[in-house]
Amino acid sequence: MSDLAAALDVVGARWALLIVERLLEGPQRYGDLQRDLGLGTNQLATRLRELEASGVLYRLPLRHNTRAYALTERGLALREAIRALERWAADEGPAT
Amino acid sequence: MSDLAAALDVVGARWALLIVERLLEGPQRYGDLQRDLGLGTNQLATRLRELEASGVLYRLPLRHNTRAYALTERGLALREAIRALERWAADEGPAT
DNA sequence: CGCCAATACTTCCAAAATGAAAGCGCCTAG
DNA sequence: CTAGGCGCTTTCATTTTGGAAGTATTGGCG
Repeated sequence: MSDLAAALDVVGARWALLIVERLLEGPQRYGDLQRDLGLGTNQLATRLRELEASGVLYRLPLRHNTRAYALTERGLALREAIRALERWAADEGPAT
Repeated sequence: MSDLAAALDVVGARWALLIVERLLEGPQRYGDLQRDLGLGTNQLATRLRELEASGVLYRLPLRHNTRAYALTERGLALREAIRALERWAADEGPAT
């Protein structure tokens, strides 16, 4: 399996990179992620479980019965890839 | 919609980036892509249609009833993002 | 303590995407 | 004019995605 295929196995699922992008701005709570991203709560739960299992993020307990989700080092390392995709998408409007 | 979401709209579908990665090595024919990537022929056809429609690749007629698929400039510009993802996936084995 | 609201999920079901297999049309070599 | 390679399309089962509603835990408040 190529490196690219391995990467997509972890963050290739729908919403996965968008969740990571949001967490690049700092830890977020479940409800905030759901409202900001606009995905179904079941899918958010599934993605968070998968991303936690693959070491991209971790649960950070807060007071009350709330917790936040934060990126691990491995998750933070996705910043470059995300920026590259953003730059690619932004490189279209002006010249075309 | 964020830039990242826009990028994923185009290359976020399953197999899309893997097809582009393969084409970074040069134009490929339908059958070669299918055998090398190991995806179903219907999905390859669908992805190629979508990627052509979004200006990532184009059909290059060859003799016989064969054609090749090649990246446009926009498709070639994905190289950086793909490399970033590959680097991310490769940055795990040694230290962890 | 009993009730209420907030938060974090889980469950259920329909719709859409994915995957494997088989079929179709075109072309060209024999 | 038949046979085989090539580029798809079609069909159908399985998986994934999406939306809505339900459950569980916690803490605040009277």
